[in-house]
Amino acid sequence: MRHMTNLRFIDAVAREKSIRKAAEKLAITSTALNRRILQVEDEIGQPLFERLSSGVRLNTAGELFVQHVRNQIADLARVQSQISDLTGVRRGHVKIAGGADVLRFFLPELVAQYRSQHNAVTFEMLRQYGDAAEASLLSLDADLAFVFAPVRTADFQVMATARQTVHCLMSASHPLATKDVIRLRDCIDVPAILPTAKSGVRQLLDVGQMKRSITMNTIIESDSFEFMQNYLVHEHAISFQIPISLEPAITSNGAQTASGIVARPFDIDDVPPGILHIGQLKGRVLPVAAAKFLDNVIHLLGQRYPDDFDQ
Amino acid sequence: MRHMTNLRFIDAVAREKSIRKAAEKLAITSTALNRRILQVEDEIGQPLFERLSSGVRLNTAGELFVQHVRNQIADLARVQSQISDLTGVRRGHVKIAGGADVLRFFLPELVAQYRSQHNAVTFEMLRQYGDAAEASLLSLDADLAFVFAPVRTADFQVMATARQTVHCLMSASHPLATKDVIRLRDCIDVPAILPTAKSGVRQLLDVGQMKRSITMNTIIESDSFEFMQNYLVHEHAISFQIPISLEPAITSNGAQTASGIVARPFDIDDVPPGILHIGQLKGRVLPVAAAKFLDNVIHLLGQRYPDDFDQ
DNA sequence: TATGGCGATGCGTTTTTTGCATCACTATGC
DNA sequence: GCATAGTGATGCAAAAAACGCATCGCCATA
Repeated sequence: MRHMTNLRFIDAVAREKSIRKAAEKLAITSTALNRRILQVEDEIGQPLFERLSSGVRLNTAGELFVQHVRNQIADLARVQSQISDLTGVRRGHVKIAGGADVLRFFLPELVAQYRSQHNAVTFEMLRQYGDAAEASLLSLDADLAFVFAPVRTADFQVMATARQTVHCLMSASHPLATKDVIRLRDCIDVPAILPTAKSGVRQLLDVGQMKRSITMNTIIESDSFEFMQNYLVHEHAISFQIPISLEPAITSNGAQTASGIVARPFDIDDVPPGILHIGQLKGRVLPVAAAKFLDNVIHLLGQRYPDDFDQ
Repeated sequence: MRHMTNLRFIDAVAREKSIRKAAEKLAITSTALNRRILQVEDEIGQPLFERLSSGVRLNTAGELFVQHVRNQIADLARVQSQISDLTGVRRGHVKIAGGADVLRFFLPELVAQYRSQHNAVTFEMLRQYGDAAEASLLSLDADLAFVFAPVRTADFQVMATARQTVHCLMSASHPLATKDVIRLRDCIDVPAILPTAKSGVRQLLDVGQMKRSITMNTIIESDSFEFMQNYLVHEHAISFQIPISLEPAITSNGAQTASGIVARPFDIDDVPPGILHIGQLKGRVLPVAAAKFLDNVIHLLGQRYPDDFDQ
């Protein structure tokens, strides 16, 4: 949209904190970009950027203005989406922020299913944990966020939640695999592979360890579920995940993956279940595509975790 | 603001329902305007206007888009207002819709007081009753509205209310002037001058007449308070107003205007008091100037009608 | 059937935007 | 301490976009 050019340019400069860098990304010369910025500042009546020797930085007025610009951009997208929806063609672009857990199996399945019905809709998946995901909602870089413990409740509108019991992963031949429910004390001295501190699962494990005064024998920390799960094939260690990040069938008792990995739930008195929150920016009207996608998310969660689901 | 030109143009065409007429108002040629519209429609990917032989009309997509445009324009005004506010200069433009009652003494006083402190703020006063005033909020032609009975409660956010007892106006020499409180039956056969059907006072009077099965002797209907009040000098008739539309001192017992008009309250069992609602569009963040003005409105109402005021 | 009002369009002119070269300034490093 | 590499600002000519005029085709109304 032509009339948005100046606004998009300002947004870009604010992100890059440099006119020349932004100009490069926008594929124009820095002088053209510079002059557009000067023009807008002239229209506003005062500067939006501080000029530093290393680039530019938003001043207070700029902060206000850029937030407005991002709202405009997002709202235009929403309107375009609604207009496209009138013609029956569901177009649009959905931006989702979530941890590696939901990005693993849950969202791929869901997005594929959605796109099979509406192939004119495109997606953008951001791998971000809690804080960062919420910040993306605020800066309108994301339409929906999957987070475990929302912090900015004033801006975060919870649209659905799903309770996720932490599971213990191990080789089917591991001694613990005989148990139906794992107690935290069973894990003492067992080599453990823990997710990074930012992840939701790790925070739940830490709560449990604190509560029971147990320290697990951490041999590896990683932010790759792939690594953690595949490592179990080689050493009799344990790893931890929540159902949503596991291959759909694995949680049922007796089931195991092709490489012989099984999952057993923790006793919820030891490790509290995590509440996965699906939310959007409070008060925002989502583009049609994002809203419909959210409907699908809620539907699938309700179907897959009927007991642990809340809307 | 340069980047808004296309949007303002579309808004203008939507209002005028004619490209040529809008072009004239905007002081450009119809061909330039026409081409800008075509360009925007091209960018959107589908027409926003239906072409009629008598001009143009918004289609569904256009309705959506124009609402978005108006939001943009209003939000830009808000941001500019906030930015100006950073420098200490309170600039801005406040648009108010209300009936003739509030426009008479109350708002002139309030606006003058506000402007004496912030003379860079300009005002726009729209004389509109109930429905129309609410519609102006919705189309963002007004920031604040004064209405008696809000209809669209989903969009109308009440910021304050003031209870207004209907008063009876008459010459000081009128027989009814001896009473402290007027009953509706006192008014039978007395020549009465009523406000137009749209006004809040009239609706309250109609409720009272219905309840008591009394029909007043209506000799004149008018939408001019000036006319109604000044007529009383010449004939021993009665007219009706609420305190907010009366010269501030007149409601106290014994007081009268320079031309010898007095006001006496109706018995509230006969004619119910009207609740004046001051409101804004629900969910909207008002420009700084409008928000501050609203504070003043609330303050003055609370001071002048301490018992009948609610926030 | 004539007329007047409407939006659309081709074309030459005017205005705006762009890119290049360059300036002035400031950190950083040798 | 001076060279260097990075930043945003600016004068000027070329390119692009917007504009106004004249005109077309369409439709409702007289």
